[in-house]
Amino acid sequence: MTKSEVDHLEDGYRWRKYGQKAVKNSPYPRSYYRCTSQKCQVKKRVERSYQDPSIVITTYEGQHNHHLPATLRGSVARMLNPSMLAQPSPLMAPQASFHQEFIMSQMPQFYGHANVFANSSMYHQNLNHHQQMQLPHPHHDYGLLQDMVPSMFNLKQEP
DNA sequence: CGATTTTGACCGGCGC
DNA sequence: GCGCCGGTCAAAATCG
Repeated sequence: MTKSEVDHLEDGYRWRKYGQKAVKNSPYPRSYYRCTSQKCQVKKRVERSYQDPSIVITTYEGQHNHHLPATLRGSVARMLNPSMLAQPSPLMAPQASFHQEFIMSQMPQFYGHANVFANSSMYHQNLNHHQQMQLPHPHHDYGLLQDMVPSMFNLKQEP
């Protein structure tokens, strides 16, 4: 879940939209995206929280099998701290390295808003096909994440 | 002019 | 079966 006023969050990958449906019980639509790499079939859906129009819920499905395109180097890659990639967090399942990639993809970056993570136990560990995640209790995990990436939220946009 | 978005049609699963 | 619901397709429109 990301607090943002803009619908289309830049996460470092390129996406092609392939559908949009109205969400029941919500005035906001849900959009379906696919990763634009032919090799990579990662999908994501983006919808807006129904009573908090300032919150965007992004759900990723699958794992990328290619590196981020160099296109957005100046914005996204710049704020990624290599040290957080090097040391696995206790929050993370040890073997699930791409979860960190997921975290990276959720960075608020130039939007400069707060970001909410949930702890990794909610992730289904079936790496075979589907990768689904939900946020059962967003409250507790916040501070842990801030400890893990202390400087993230102060990071500001480039000159 | 190719890549992407838009948008209604289409499809499979599920409950009745 | 039928209709709803969530997800995808694909043709047309639009973008760069």
